[in-house]
Amino acid sequence: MEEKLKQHIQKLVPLTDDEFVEVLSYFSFENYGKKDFLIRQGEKVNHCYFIVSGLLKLVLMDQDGKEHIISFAMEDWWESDFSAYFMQTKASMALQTIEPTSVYALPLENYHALSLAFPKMERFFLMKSNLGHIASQNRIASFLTSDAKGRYEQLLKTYPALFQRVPKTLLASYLGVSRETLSRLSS
Amino acid sequence: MEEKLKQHIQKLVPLTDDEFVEVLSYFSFENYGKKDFLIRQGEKVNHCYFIVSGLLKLVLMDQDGKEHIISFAMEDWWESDFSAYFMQTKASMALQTIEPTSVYALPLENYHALSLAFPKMERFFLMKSNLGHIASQNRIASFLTSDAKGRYEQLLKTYPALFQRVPKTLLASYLGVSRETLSRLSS
DNA sequence: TTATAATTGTGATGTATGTCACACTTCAAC
DNA sequence: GTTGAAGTGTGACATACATCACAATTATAA
Repeated sequence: MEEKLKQHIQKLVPLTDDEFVEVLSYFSFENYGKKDFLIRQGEKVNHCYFIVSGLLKLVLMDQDGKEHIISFAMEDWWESDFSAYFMQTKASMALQTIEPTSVYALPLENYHALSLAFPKMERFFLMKSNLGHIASQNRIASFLTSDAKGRYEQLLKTYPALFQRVPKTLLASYLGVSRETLSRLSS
Repeated sequence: MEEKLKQHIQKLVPLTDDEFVEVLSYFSFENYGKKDFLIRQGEKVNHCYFIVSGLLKLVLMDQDGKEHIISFAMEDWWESDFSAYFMQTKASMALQTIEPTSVYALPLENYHALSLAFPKMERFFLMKSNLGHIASQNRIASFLTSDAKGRYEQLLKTYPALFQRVPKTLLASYLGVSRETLSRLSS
């Protein structure tokens, strides 16, 4: 499973085997079952996560107790409540598994230490952050330019596998439509 | 006007006067009038911009020729089509002034050179990127959790000045509602 | 100033989507 | 297997919002 992280990093910055062994030592490997919480709304956020396998949701609960999915997180993705992680505040969102999941967890202290020890890792994180920012802007664009049907079709095209892996209720919550409307869109 | 950029950077990373003078040499200062384009959809994106004064919009045009505002950009903000800038692809969005605007422009080569010469500037850009990512996620959250009225009120609370500075049509395009609906919300 | 364009408000009407209700199926635990 | 929970589809109805139309006001430029 180390290979996964290694190859993921090497896609963006070169890294010798020895370097990677040391980089890896900043992380801890963790396993989670189904419906486990990696982050709970309101609690402190100590880690960001690289997902080796599995599937998670980053969810925001509103005042009415309704869940809204900010993002799904799958293999090869980095996820956390980054605002709470970097600013050391309480989580405004929860990060919860949908399927059993394995991750490499990086505490904030180690994030900083790693960036100091390996400038190329800082560059790596910068590129990842940029890509995340861009992905979020695309999602904003989809809300502005498309109606429910359009967003549904985009999602279907981009992540067809999701429709097998997760209940429609969650897809609806991600798309920002009701379960019933989603059901009608797909029929 | 150099002071503006200096203080902005110093908020996140320490910088001596001498260092700043050298950092500044990577930028070029530019002035724009009203409705000028800094980036045109479909063209190459050579710079990202630090906005000293003025106001701009980052806009996406859809197939029907309708404009959608991904973001306003004001004093002390960094803006560009970051996807096109970093990946050296054609712009998918336009960046256009709403008011006369002064910026410091940073070509991509200089961005890389600056990051190499000043590791603290790379750290600065990383923090900025993180903050941008977080801001975008908040915007996504507002689409998921709020209706037009809720988003309108949030915007009014966060940027009351905007309601004086820009035509309602643009605010509507940012909020993702029609001009008419926005007009009804505010009365 | 005068003319022209840009901006704004508001009514009438259509449509997309939400909400509530209920039945049916699939899945998980014991 | 049996049982309860979770997931799904669909009708009836309510509502938020878009669209079209038009008038009135306010900027902008010649």
